Amino acid sequence: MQTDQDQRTGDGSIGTPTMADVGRMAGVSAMTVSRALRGNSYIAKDTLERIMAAVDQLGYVLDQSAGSLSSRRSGFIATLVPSIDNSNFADTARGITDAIAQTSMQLLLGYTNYSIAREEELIESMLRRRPEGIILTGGKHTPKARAMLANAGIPVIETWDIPENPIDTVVGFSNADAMEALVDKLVMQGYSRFGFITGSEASDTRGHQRHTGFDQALARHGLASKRVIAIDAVPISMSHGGLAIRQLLQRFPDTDVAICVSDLPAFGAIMECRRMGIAVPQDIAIAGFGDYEIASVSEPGITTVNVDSYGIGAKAAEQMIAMLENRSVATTVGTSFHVLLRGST
Amino acid sequence: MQTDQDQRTGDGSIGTPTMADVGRMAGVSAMTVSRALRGNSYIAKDTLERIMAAVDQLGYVLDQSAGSLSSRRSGFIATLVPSIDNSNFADTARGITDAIAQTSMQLLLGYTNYSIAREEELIESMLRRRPEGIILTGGKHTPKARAMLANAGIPVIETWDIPENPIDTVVGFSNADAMEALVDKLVMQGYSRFGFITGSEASDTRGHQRHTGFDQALARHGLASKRVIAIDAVPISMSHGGLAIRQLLQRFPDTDVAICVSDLPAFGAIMECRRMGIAVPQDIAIAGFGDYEIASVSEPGITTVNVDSYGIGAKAAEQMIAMLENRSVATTVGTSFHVLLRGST
DNA sequence: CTGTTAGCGCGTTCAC
DNA sequence: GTGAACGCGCTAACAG
Repeated sequence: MQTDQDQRTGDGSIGTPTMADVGRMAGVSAMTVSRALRGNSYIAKDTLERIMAAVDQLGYVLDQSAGSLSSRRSGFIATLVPSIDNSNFADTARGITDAIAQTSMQLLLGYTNYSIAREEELIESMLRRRPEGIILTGGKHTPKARAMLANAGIPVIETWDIPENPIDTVVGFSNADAMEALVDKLVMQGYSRFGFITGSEASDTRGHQRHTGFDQALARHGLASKRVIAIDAVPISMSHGGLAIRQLLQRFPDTDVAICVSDLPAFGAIMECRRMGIAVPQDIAIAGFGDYEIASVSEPGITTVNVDSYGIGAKAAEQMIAMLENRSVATTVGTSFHVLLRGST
Repeated sequence: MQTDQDQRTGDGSIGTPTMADVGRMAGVSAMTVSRALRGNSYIAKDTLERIMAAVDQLGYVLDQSAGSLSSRRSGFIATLVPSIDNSNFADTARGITDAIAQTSMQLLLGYTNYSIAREEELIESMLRRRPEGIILTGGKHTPKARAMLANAGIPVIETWDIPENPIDTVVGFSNADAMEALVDKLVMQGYSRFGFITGSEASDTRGHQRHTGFDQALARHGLASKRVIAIDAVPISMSHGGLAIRQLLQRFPDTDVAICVSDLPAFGAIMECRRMGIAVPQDIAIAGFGDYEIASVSEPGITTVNVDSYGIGAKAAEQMIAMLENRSVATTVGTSFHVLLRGST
C-alpha cells in the first residue's frame, strides 16, 4: 500500500483533494475550477494560471464518477468481444480505442469467452456503468440481453456479422459470403474435393456462418461435401488444427483442399502435415480465414480471407460517435473482405 | 438509435428507472431496494420478492456511478499493458480478469503502445475513474506518472519485471535472469557463436533487460558477442524477424545460434530461413522468448522461455485483492520461468 | 427488518 | 467572467 501522501488542504481536510480544495487555494469557487478544467468557457488568464498552479501543487485529478453523475454522461463506450487473446478481436478493440481516442470517451472492454450467457452477465455489469453506447460482437444474444439493451436506450452496434434481426445498427460483413468467395477462388484453382475444419459452431456463430457459406458455394458448384471435421472446442486453436487434419485425412483421404474456420487451425494443420511428411499444397492444400499475421509470414504463406478486423473496430467507433451526435447513419455499414491466395493452395 | 423504450413510472417520471421508482412500485423505500440488491442485509422474504418483481418489470439496472460516489468505492481495477495484440499481455489481462471475476471488481484496461508518455496520459485518465488499485507493466514510468500514482493513495502493482526502484509492490520475474537461463542451456547444447535479435530497446524495457541478461551470460561463459541486430520497431513482429535474420547472417555469417527477444520474430526468422534454404537448427539454431502458442505448434518447435504470462495476471490480481483487504503481502512476488528446449536448437 | 437524513464531488442552471 | 443553489442516484450512519 502507498505511504500516505494525501494532501492536507488549508482548512484541514484530508484525503484526495476536490475542486473545492483547488478553488480555495486559487481563491475562486469550485465552479470556476470546473470550467477551467474543461476549457470550454472563458476564464480570465490569471485566474486560469492560479487554478492550474493549484492543480499541480495539490496533484488534483478530476473525479469523473462525480462528473458523470451530474452531467449524465459517463464517457464510457462498452465493448464486448468473444476473446481478447485472438488477434482479430484484439485488432477490432484497437480500432475502437484508436478511433475514440480523439473524443474524451473511454473503452470499457469485456470478453465473453464465446458464451452468450457470459455475454448477458457482462452486458448487465457494463450497463451498471451507464455507457453511452455499446458495441457487441455477433448477432446472437439471450432474450434477456436483448431486453436489457433495448431498455438502456443507448446506441447498440453489432459487429463482425450481418445479423438477420439486428438490435440497432450493424458494422460487419457476411461471413457466409466471405467464405463463398474463398471457395470460388479455390474451385477456380482446380480443387474439387473440399474438406472443412471447424470448432464448436453452437458457440462460434461466425464459424457456423462460414460453414454455411462453404456448403452454399459447393452446392453452387455441384460439389457438395460431407468432409467435415468439427473439433469440440471454442475457439479452435493452432494445436486443434493438427488434430483435425489427421482426422480429416484418415476419414476422407481423397480430400484435395482443407478449409479451416480460421488461420490458427490452418497453421496447425500445415505444421502437422510437415511432421507427417505430407506436402502442402502438393499432397493437400490448406486454407484459413482471417488473415492473421502468421498467414503472411508462414512458409508456405496461408491462403486466407482478409476481413479488416481493425477497420471493423474503427468504423464501429465512427458509427458510434455519429449516433451519439444524433447524426443520421446507415443501419448497416458493410466492411470489406478479400481473398488472398498464397502458397498453401 | 434505440426506439424509445424508457419506463414511465407511476408518478409520471420518464427515463431510466431509479431505485426510488423500484421502491415506489414495491411499496418500500429506496434504501430497502439498495439493501435488497446488494444481498448482504436481512430483508423480509415477501419484501424481497416484491422488490425483485419490480426490478424485473421496470428493467431496472443499478447505477454504479452513483453508488461509487456514495460508497467511495469504484469497483474498478485499472490495468495498463504495452499492447493488447500481443498474446503474452492478453494472457496477463485474462489472468487478472479471471481472478477478479469472483469479486465484484471490474477491469479498466488500457494499452500504452510501449510508450511511457502514453502511459502517463492513460494513468491520468484511469485515475479520474478512481480505481481502487492499478496494475502496470514494467518499472519504467515518467516522473509525473510516479507522482500521480503516489498521490492517488491506492495499491500499485508493477508486473512483468523486477524494478530496481518499485513504486509499491511487484509481481514478476527478472527478464535478465530468464535470458541467462536460456543462454546457459544453449551453451550446454554446444553453441558458442551467439547472435541477438531485438527491437527498439529504448521503448521495450523488458527487451533491454533480456539483452542485458544475454550479455551477462555470455561474459560468464567467456563468449562475449557483438552479433546484435536491433530493428527499429516496437514491438518487433514476426516479419521483422525475417528481416533481422537476413541482416544477422549477412553481417555475422559465423553465428551458430540466434536468440530473438520474443517468439514472434523467432518464428519469422525460422520461416525466412526456410525460404532461403537454410536449415534450422543444422545451419543455424534459433531461439525465442515467451512461449507463445506458435512456439510449440511450429515445426520445428521453437526453443523458448515460458514466463507464465497468465499466472502473472492471476497472481497480480490476488496480490491486489490482498492489498485492498489490508492483508499483509510480500513486497515482491516472483513468478516462475523455465527454459523449453525444442527442435529449433 | 426498514426508514430518514445527509452527503459523495461534480455539472447544470440561473443570477449578477 | 464568476458564483450560489441545487440535484444527479446512490449508500453510510443512525434510528427505531
